[in-house]
Amino acid sequence: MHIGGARTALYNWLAARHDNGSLVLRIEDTDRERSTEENVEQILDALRWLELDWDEGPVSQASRSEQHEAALQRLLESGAAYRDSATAKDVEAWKAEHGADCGYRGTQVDAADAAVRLRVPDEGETVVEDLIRGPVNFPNRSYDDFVIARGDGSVLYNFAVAVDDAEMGVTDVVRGDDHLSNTPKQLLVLEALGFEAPRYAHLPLLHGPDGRKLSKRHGAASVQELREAGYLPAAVRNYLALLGWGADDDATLIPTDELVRRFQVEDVGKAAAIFDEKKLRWINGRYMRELPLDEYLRVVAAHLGRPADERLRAACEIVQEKAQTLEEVWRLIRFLFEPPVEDEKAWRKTMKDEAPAALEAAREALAGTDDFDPTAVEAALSPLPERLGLKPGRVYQPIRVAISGGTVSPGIFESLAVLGHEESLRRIDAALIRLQA
RNA sequence: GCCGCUAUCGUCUAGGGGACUAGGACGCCGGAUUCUCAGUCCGGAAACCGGGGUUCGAAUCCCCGUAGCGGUACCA
Repeated sequence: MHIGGARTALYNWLAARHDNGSLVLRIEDTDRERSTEENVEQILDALRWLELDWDEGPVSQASRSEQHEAALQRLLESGAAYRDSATAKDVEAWKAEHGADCGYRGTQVDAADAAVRLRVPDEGETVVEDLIRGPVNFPNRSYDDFVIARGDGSVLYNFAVAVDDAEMGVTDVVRGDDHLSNTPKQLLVLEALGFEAPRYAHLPLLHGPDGRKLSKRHGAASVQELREAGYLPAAVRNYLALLGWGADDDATLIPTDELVRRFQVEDVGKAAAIFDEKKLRWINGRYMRELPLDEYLRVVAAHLGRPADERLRAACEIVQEKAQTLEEVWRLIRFLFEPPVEDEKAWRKTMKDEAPAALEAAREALAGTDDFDPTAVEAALSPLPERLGLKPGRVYQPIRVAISGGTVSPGIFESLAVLGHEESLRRIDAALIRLQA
């Protein structure tokens, strides 16, 4: 599911919850690249992850074909629609003759296999009373008598959604801006059928950092990718809500229940927004830090596909203050579960001069420690800088590189404690051997 | 081409005629803290697209430009 679609779903959900369920809304995600069934599965999956619960999920058009057929017959019988065998070329020719701002008007034919077009008036305007934009006027004259059903009888989108909305009793349609110019067509269908129109709210579109349509090359573009990147659903909800909508008191961190309380579609902005992952990262980091340790352990274990054992719990405890995403958690604690991946640059930079002496001293101090909790480790190591006449960093960094392979890790005392007595000594020994070579 | 939408720091936004010396957040830069990174705390740079109106007064209202975006299918 595209991130833009996810935001639309979120706004729908917030609006419905804000109104205590008195609104009936419909999820609509128009991803042109995918087939409908695959799309629906994917959407449901994304919505589940985002924890946006709906009584009924997206309804596929196929399941409503009877209503469509009935509505179509009605229009044909009343003369509001007619069969016309004009091709795209014919329409083009008609416009060349009548002017580019003139919509196509066809003539009725008898052929049963001709497409069905809806009659659009020449005069007047169709007005979309948009909750976000106010009234938007579209001259009827500029719209073609558009096709509502193919020659084979299957119906087209603008006809189908209009009928669906009416039949399902949809009261509010909250969807992307790309549907604004389609709305008059749906209004025209509704009017011809004598149905009442729902309220519409057209959301500004979401763009990538370059201002163009959001796509894969901008990093995450789908909910699935957000999930893989290690973001928390609650953080994603918070961030997405802020894309196009701002709380009046400038709040940035807004938990979902508060979002429900404060969000109103009317307050959504009109301008397109750009999806900026940096802010999402920051928000996500805040949510991650506020998680109780048990919960933190649970989500980390689930994301990594590892058992939530004591070691992972200990690792979580020392990394929680640092990581902004679940993926970053693994980058920071990986060395506690697997042999260190040696970063050559880190070695060159750190493992020189007094590093061997510092490591020797550290090894000795640690070897003589019975307890191996952070406090004991710190007690063993903290006298070293002064004794060796070195700045603390000159002592601790080599140890860090020795046990983790790189220059970045959680606190050194905590890291050693989680690694354990034996393994810590083993890694320091290995580093010393390598330094001698 | 035609129809339509939009325009405040790099980004998300607040602000809807005087409260604007244009506020907040992310990011960025600097400082403090620390064993690294991150975090935290302080501080800083950074915006009303352009031009005309209306008005005593315009970021705010109107018009024109410009730019971006969307629609314009027997697609959804």
